[in-house]
Amino acid sequence: MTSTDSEKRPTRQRKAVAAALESFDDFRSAQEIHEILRGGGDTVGLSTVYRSLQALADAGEIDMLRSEAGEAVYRRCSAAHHHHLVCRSCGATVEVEGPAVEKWTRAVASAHGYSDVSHTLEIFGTCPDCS
Amino acid sequence: MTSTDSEKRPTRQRKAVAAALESFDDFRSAQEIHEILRGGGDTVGLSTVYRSLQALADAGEIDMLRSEAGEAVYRRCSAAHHHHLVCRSCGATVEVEGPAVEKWTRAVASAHGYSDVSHTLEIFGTCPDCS
DNA sequence: TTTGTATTGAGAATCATTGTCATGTCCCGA
DNA sequence: TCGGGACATGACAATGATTCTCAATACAAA
Repeated sequence: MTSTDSEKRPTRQRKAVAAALESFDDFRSAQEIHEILRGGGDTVGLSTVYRSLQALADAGEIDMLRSEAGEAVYRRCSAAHHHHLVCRSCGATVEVEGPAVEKWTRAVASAHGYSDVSHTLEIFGTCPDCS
Repeated sequence: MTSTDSEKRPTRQRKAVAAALESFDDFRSAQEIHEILRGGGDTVGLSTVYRSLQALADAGEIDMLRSEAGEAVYRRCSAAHHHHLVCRSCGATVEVEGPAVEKWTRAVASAHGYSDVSHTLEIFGTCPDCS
């Protein structure tokens, strides 16, 4: 087993997608990222954008979550565990940490006998600029 | 102001949807609920199922969340605000409350100037029966 | 260079969800 | 009791994100 075989060929298209992810701070949909690429002169097929984003998300190199409208949105992220405070109007995102929450989820889970615990937590609101 | 005008007519279809929600314990999609109704002999249009579920969710009478596949799934639940501890193996669900978490999310949001705040929090683990 | 394999991308296909609108149903006042 | 009008329904079309298809292409290694 080659184990760490999660590496993919760094094609022009994949590099372009990775680069595009560096150009914004908030969560963007695959279609928006596709637009960014087109606007930047890169020609990358929409299918390829979707595939690249999925690969990156699977590799844990970017964060993927679902907007309240249910569409998948992506963002490059710090490696450490954190959550997001997202503006539901403009998408402005703040990474937040909550040690107390982490502790709480573990406590609740084990109180019910659940093991191997993980959790998802997103906060949505209207940011100062949008209100 | 029409005051507490959030009441809707209790039509046959809406009652049928509400009844169907009593027949299972886990999260089901609108389409699955539509199937349950058909199987039970009730004739309710898919559009109406969607509308009824949305109305119930808006009224806080049922819970709606998105499966990992991104589709909306529904479940009857207690009226109070709560979150879910879900077994990632068998789907067994426990409703949990965390006043401290509620307070924390509000505090974090307002510390960053965000208003009109909501949040999603799900805890996944392996339940005692599955471990 | 050659060959085998992974990758790409344009468009079709899928699938959940929402919109449309003609028809049906119910409430309420006369 | 009757009638008007607002609300509700449902068959179907439309939307929109995502995935699939598959022929053409680019790459790595020999």
